[in-house]
Amino acid sequence: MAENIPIYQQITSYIKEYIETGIYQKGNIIPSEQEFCNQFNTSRMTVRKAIDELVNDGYLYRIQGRGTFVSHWVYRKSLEVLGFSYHMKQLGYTPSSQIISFEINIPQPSIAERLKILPTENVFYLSRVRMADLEPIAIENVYLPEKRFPGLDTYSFEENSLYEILKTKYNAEVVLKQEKIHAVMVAGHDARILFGKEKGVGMRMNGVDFDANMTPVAYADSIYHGTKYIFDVIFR
Amino acid sequence: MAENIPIYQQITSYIKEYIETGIYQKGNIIPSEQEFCNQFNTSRMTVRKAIDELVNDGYLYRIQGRGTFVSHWVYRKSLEVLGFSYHMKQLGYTPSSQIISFEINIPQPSIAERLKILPTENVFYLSRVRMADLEPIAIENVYLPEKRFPGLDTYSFEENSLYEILKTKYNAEVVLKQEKIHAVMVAGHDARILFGKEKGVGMRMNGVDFDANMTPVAYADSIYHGTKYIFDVIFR
DNA sequence: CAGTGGTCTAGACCACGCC
DNA sequence: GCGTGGTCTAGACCACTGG
Repeated sequence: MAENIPIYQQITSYIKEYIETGIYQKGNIIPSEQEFCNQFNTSRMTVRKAIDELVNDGYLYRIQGRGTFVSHWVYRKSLEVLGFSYHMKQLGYTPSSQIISFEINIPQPSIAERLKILPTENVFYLSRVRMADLEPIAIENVYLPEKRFPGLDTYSFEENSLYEILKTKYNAEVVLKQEKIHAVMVAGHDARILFGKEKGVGMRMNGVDFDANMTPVAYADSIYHGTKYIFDVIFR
Repeated sequence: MAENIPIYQQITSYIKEYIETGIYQKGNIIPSEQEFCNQFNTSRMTVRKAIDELVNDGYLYRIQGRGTFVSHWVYRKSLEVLGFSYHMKQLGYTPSSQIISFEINIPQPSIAERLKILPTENVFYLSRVRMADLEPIAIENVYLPEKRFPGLDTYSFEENSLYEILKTKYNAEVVLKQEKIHAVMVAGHDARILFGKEKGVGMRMNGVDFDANMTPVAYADSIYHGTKYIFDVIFR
């Protein structure tokens, strides 16, 4: 029995699994809060905390006086916070990268400011072509503070997920991204890589990644192929 | 005294106001949960519910053992759920619209499906040029089920916010949007409106708006000016 | 009416950060 | 050790939807 996982997390996992396996069907009602209290032998506030979380994440919705229901739309997390590699795998593609450059630099002042470091502190600069099933999908430029990630340059980012390494090796899990997105005309070198010709339409996405303490972890500036990559976003 | 507003909502409003007026500064600690208990003469669970909400919305973050802090970045709600008019006002522009067409149609099957109505049920089709300070920013095409919004065609959408009317007149508040976003080359009629020339780069955004019961309220398909409009999005 | 979710109480013990 | 947030209890009353 001995569980150190909080009860409310056990309940959210339980309900999530039942949704994902289709035991709780889209649009259908799920057991009442009281029933979960009995099943998990816990108090109602604990059950409510579990359900609150799933409502917030968009899995469930409540109607007062009637019950709690499974959301209708196909659930999709904001996959972008989990990085390109994870995202592509979810979509069924094989992600890969081709390193354009990986070096240690003095940052541009605007980038230092976004990373909340001094302009005299070094940053890693990692530039990669991101591919799905060997087709170029995006050009990604990432800047990371050297101080926070000593020895980062000893890893290979051809196959490894940057986010995975930050999380497992440096205990820096990205939980939030603030991004600016707009359409751009891509030309020159970037266009030849992404489109194989001199011009093409792309989407520029640039912003800062934060960890749970709201400390900036990385600044990324990427250009995505306009037609091969479609963002799927949920606004609340 | 007599307040029918829940205590936890009073507390969220209180804290929000203190953040917005700068009394609680970005990155600084706010009073402990116990202090709010005393101040509002309530229990800790109620205070936590209030703070939970603000943490979820990105206003605050907590560090166990230390305290609760105001988020560093400039707070910005997913303004897109509130519609173009509201969004532009927030940014300090004067929004306006020019109606291209407003009619009742049989929907395309794909649109009927997204709105979860029968293909034989009518939809309103509203097409507008959206402007900020009289500059064309986007072309927006919206489809709404006639059954849900009888008499919608009696309103003027030159100045009025569509979302405002849905909310106040039809009790249909949009709380969630699921959108697909990608960059496109705009040409022909649309390009002449947005760019004043034959070609330009734009961002296409199309998706469904849902109310609190997760019932589809509208389907929108819009094209935004690539350089005049920059999406500012927070992913969690 | 009974059953659901919405709000709230007045405590409790634990895990963590800091001094 | 002390104060913070993290989890949890065992009740309570209210507001709403349904039959």
